[in-house]
Amino acid sequence: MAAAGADVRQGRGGRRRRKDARPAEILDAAFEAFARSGFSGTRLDDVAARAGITKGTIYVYFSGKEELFVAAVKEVTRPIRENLAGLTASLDEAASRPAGDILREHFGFVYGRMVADRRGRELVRMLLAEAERFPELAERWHAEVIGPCLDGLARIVRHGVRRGEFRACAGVDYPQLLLAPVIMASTWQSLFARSRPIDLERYLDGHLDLLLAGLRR
Amino acid sequence: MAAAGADVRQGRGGRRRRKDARPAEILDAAFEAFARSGFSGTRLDDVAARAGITKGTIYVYFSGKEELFVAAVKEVTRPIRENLAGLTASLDEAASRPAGDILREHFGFVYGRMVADRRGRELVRMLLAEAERFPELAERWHAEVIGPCLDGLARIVRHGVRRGEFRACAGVDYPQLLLAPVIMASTWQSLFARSRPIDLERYLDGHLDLLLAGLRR
Amino acid sequence: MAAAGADVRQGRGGRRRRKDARPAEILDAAFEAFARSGFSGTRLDDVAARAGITKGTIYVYFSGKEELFVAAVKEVTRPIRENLAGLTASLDEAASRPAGDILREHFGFVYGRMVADRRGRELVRMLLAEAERFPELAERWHAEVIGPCLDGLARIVRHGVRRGEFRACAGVDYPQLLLAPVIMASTWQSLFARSRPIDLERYLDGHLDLLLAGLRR
Amino acid sequence: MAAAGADVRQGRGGRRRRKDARPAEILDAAFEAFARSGFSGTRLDDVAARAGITKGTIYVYFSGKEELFVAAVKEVTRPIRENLAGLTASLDEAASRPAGDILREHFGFVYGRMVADRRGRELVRMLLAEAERFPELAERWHAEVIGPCLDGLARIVRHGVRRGEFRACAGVDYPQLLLAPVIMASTWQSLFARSRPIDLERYLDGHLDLLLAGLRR
DNA sequence: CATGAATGAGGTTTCATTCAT
DNA sequence: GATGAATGAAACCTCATTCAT
Repeated sequence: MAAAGADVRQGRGGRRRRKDARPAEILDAAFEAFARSGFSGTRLDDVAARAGITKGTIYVYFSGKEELFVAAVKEVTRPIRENLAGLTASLDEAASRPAGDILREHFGFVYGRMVADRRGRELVRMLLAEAERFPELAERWHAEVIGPCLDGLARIVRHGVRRGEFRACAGVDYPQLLLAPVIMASTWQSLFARSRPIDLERYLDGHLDLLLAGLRR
Repeated sequence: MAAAGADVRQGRGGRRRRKDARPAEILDAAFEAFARSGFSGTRLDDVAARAGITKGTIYVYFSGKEELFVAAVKEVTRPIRENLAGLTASLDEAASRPAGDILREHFGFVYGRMVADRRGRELVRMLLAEAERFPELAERWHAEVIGPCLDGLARIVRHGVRRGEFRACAGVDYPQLLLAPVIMASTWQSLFARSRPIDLERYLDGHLDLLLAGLRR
Repeated sequence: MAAAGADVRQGRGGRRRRKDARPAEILDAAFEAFARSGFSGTRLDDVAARAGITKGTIYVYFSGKEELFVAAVKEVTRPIRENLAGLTASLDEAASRPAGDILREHFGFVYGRMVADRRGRELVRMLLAEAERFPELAERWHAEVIGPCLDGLARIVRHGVRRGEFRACAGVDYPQLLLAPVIMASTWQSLFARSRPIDLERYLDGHLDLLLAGLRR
Repeated sequence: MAAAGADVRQGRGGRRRRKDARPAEILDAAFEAFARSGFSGTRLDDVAARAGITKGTIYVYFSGKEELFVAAVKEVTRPIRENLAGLTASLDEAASRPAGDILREHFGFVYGRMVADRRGRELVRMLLAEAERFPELAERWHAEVIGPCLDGLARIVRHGVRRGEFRACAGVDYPQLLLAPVIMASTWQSLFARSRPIDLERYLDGHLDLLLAGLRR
């Protein structure tokens, strides 16, 4: 029952635990809180309580609420950005495969990141909610996530057109049309998951079925 | 002593302008402010200033900030709801027309309401942003706007299937897939209209082209 | 015992007293507090308590602590500035009188303002103490009070020289030398009034005696 | 195991540089900081940064902010006090010289300490600023610096009177009148040195000229 | 009905102080 | 001796709400 060799014990009140783990813990707690209540609605007390520290400690690592928010968003976006790079690279290599297959794979990744993952969903919702106050974050999100994602989709469609697989259609100019069901599912789950959840697997199948049928010649 | 029956008296200095227009003016101002800054981020001072009144006056008509928010959202939703009723009715009458045409018409209305209209866009964004704090509003929005809209789409698709025009496909079970580009365009314009606006006409054409191609047998 | 016709009665808790007297009351209380504890050392709670209001009310009239400080200083400086104008004017008229008499009169005013008056003393001390944080105030103080005062002294000395009453001496180039005993007395009283107060009348006599003897040919 | 008696060991990385110089370095930094921002306005972080140490180290040598302030002031006052003793002694020896010469010499020292030296100027200003919070410091300053200084001046004047050189005048009862230009110059340079500096040499000449003319029979 | 001065709870932020290392 | 992460009390400031007028 007793944990032998607990990695870090602490004196009274929990001081001095793990210096370098702190920022990440705080960012975690902050994202959680901001996602739940929005920027203005979140109290730093809540963030601190969630992180198991006191309010003052936040200021040891971040200069204020806004910086904390930005850092929290960046932190959550980071793994997405990192994966995206790999995905883009794989697009080049897989140039000879059927565009439909690539598209299917691509969406597997995107749904996983933006819909299935709670964090991803909350990120999407938060960026929508706070875009007015943090336009630079929305801009970053576009530049680093949404933009590359759309570019990838457009490239796949063009690839399909070149292979004679797809029609030349709006998918090239407005890849948003292809991505739309992802955003829809993401926000839908945010709003209605409790009462009317989407069965994501069937939804994705339906999405691909409808989309590929629409793209094919 | 008795007022001479005139329904719109002009008190001293222009006060008491349109006695019963007040609440509507306040709701207008409130929606504007809430849309810009979110619920927590909006100050009643701002609402009052926008409405050309003082903070105290808000409390003459509304019991507090939350009630004001709910009322403002309901007010903006009202015209949409009213139009929706007509649209649903027309679906029944137009039962013999090609499903594609009906779909096209339907989307004309939906884009007009949710994307082209600034108010509609802001409503979508606001509901996404504040759903956590006002779940009953999200619920209402679903019950009165999104739900009927999706039902309408599903009915149209079923109608097309019955007429042998469309395939039996995910459009019936997940009409969200059909509506998704609308939500996408709405939020896109909210976030990126300034730097990367969508040409809505071409987007809508592309949407319908891709969608109908996907639905047709 | 009961005050009949008290000028302003109030509801519970003292709300709504005298709208236009408020700012002045607050400035009074603020100056008092700032003079006692300095800018950083003063808590707005104290100011509020002194003024018989709550902290929030300060922000109805002033945008923050710094603005309050500046306003309080300006308010206290105002009567001095106003009197100075009159004094300067009188210098022109009294051009034919002995310079010694004019000097005596001038110092009567200056001592009254900067030494005898508690407010004046505190002002001098405060400006010295906070000059680093509010350089623009020190600048104003020079431009509007100290500068004119020194100019007046220099003019009087020149007048005396022209009349053959005074020697041409440093008093023209460095009227600070003439004013110095005033500043000395002011700060002295601030620091040591309790244990070693200066008898201001005798001090002033001594000052004039020594000064006139030094200036005369 | 035992340290080999070397009094200044060089630990790892340059720490423990001058073991017993530490406190003095901290006091230096502290005075600098307090002079700039006042007691309340100074953060121990700043003091630490200036001293090239961390905040915690301050508490190794001082029990808190107030003690640090007092110690810093005492430290800066120390050389003045030490010199004063010598000056007083010399007054006795030089009893046969002309009082005017002694006065001139005396002021040379005083100006050097309180006006020309930045530290001295800052000390004067700081004591004025913080006298309310640290009355015991003001008292000490009087007892150990200002008082002896004034006494010295009074003695010189009396000496001059005895020698028939000076008039019996206010300089005996109020030697502050003689010292005043020093305080004036000190605070003036603190406030206005940047925009309107005093040429100290000429100012001192003017001071002595005016003063001696005023004192002589 | 409308006002706006006043409130006070509650938020963000600062910083002297502590203490395990 | 020295550190610096952590604290928490207390400061500044905001703003929804109240209420006498």
